[in-house]
Amino acid sequence: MNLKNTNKPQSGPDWNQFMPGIAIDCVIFGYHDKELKILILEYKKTGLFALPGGFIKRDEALDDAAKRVLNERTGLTDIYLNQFHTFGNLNRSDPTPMKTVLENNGVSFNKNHFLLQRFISVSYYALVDFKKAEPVADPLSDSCKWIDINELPPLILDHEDIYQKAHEHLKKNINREAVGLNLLSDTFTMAELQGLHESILDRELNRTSFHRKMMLSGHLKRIGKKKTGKAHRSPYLYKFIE
Amino acid sequence: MNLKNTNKPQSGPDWNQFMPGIAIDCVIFGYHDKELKILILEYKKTGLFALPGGFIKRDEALDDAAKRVLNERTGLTDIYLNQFHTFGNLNRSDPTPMKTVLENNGVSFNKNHFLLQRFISVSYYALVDFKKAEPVADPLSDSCKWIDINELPPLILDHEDIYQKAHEHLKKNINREAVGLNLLSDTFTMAELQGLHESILDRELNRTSFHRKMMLSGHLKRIGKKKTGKAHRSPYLYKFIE
DNA sequence: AATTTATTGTTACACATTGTAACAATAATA
DNA sequence: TATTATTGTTACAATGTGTAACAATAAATT
Repeated sequence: MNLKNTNKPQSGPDWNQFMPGIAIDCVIFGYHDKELKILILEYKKTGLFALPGGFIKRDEALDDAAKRVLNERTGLTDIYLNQFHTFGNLNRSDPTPMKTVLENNGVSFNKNHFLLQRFISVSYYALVDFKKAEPVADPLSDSCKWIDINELPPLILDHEDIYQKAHEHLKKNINREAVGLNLLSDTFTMAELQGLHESILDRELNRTSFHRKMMLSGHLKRIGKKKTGKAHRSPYLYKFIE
Repeated sequence: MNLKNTNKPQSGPDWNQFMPGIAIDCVIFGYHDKELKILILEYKKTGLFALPGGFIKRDEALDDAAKRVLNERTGLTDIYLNQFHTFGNLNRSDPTPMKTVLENNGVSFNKNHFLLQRFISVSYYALVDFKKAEPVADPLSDSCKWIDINELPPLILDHEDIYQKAHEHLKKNINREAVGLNLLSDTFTMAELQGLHESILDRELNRTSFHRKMMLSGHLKRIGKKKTGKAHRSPYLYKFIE
């Protein structure tokens, strides 16, 4: 949310710099230890969890705002970013969770406070290299952490719907997007790439046909062998072309 | 735009009922005479063309606002409607076209007029039955007409980008959506259905494999023969199942 | 040093989907 | 009755995917 510390920490940033009524929410995917994860914020002293989000500056393009929000939470630039849906149901306008957050953090507010209005959320999902991202909490949050998608806590408002829809889009686009290029390290084995696809699709894939499909795609090249130290044939290391 | 006539036609509706900064634009597809068409508004006395659009009431869900906008321009309810992208580039904030529209229609305004602000556009595309729709212009427009997609005039702002992206999404989803169900009359021949698909995809399709694919899809049933009056075998009439 | 074990890479075959061509059916016309 | 144009159907080729079998190999075991 980019609540920069000022002399009056309760008052927050200059909300007037942002367009009213429009928020950006991000579902930021990472992959580690054979598990698909997303970044989740925990608001201080409330036990409330939410997707990382932010607002659009009045002179800032929508996509640039999304990039900025992502950079603020991960420290990364040049992220694979995809706008997938805009949420605008009336159940988004419940000010209760944000009131709790403000109250428990000693922020003074009236009912017209910027954060309490109805927001339409333009939502993006991002694919980032787990090893390169450095999650940063915002001033109202205790933490910004990777959470396994199978262990997500309840999220505020419609953030669970947002996550669900992001995951659906990722599944649908898995063959058009080089998900491995953005979610894996520079080099990887075929088994690692398959594990990633299986985590995203939430089902097992046939090893042989997956191997063949990936090799025929023309996006992979072999760069050597990997010593696993295990008692079996060592796998090739692969890299995405170009 | 729902500019309802009032005692002060220059002042327009109560703009304060709408969320500021967020517009809805609609690409409304119809099919007639073997041509894919969309609805285009022509602003009075300006020669400016635009996609039909509107705004979101403060207590109205986003999708409901889109349905309302569509109903206002076509008289139709229960329309196949699909949110496909939200546009927010800075090139959307050029107030010039709307200033021209207001000036040429004798509407008094200052530079803070509701219609002159920067808008983020949540865009939808719709598929409607050409025969059932009754296009209605809005108070600032001379006409709301079906225009062949191959004969579109230049559109204001980024409306051509919006149309392009809508068409791309329609192409991509042509096999998931029953496009014929929404764009054709109740009954149709296989050649008519193929013609529709060819118009959407902008390429010729193989007759035999198209026929087979449609029949195997399980979505079609035959309901009789059509007398064409032509010197050849008469085609079956088909209907979408349920 | 030979054998065993586990995983990876490759090949072969079955099956489904799609592209293509040929042919049969048929409604009106010549 | 033969011709014409279009539709419906069938056969076969080409391609993509699921499945199983087998070969390769790096380390552990004997």
